[in-house]
Amino acid sequence: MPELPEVETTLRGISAHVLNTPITRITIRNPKLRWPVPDELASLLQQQITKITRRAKYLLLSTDKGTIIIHLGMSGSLRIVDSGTTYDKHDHVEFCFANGNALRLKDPRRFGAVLWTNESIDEHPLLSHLGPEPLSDEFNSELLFALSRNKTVAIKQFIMNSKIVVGIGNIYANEALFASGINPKRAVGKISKKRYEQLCIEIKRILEKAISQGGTTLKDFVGGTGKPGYFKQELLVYGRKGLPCMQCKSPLKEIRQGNRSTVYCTHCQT
DNA sequence: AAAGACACCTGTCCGC
DNA sequence: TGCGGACAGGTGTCTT
Repeated sequence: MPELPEVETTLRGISAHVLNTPITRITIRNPKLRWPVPDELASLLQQQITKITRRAKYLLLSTDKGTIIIHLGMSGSLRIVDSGTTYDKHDHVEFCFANGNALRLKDPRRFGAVLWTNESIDEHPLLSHLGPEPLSDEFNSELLFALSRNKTVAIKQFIMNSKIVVGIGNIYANEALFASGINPKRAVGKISKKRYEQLCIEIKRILEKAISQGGTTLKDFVGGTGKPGYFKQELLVYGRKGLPCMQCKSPLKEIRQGNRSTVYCTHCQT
């Protein structure tokens, strides 16, 4: 589920419900996530979450005694429920708060993670080698152009590489390349500055649009039944293999790159 | 050094 | 309707 817009939407949806209220209980129902959920989380009892930020797709919940790092993996979601609400089969970790709210991580595939660190967050091994945020000014065509000279890697894998830029998952890589008219297989060293300018514009535009739409379903993060918003109706290539291109009507092609599906238009993307 | 394969896990969908 | 197999929004790590 979670691409960057959903992680950002999650951050916005949960913040008000868990900030500045003491953590009264931490329940680890299943510690077997991507990495074992550390027992040291217990040191956060009675601490308050003072701020929540996001770096790439990691959510960072700050307290005076360290930071909780949460990643949603492929199938994870965070939800606010009343403390005491019946658990779902896949609710693995729960933080209860003095205000009566509980923050629950549900993750059927368990590719997600809940970690804790005491140290400077930028020095954490998972975060220290990450490229810039896609919505920051630091992510721009000059950067992509400079990093791509004399390289042969395919553009799709390049923009999905978190050392180059973070937060661009499979859906938005496909969509941004279609919007930019760039063939996903094109070698990065053979892409002009001009085309990188367009690509950066489209990446930012699409991510921002998705975030703004996610924002319309914030209420769904509270309570038991809602699902995070999705934007299937906005997607022009992802999941549309064989269907007509929205621009030229020729059937979209699917290939695999780095074990991920790529859908594109052989006419419009060159 | 860089590219590719693989690992982690459950749920869902498709074809027979 | 049932069943096996492919595949899924991520990403760190191991192998070429």
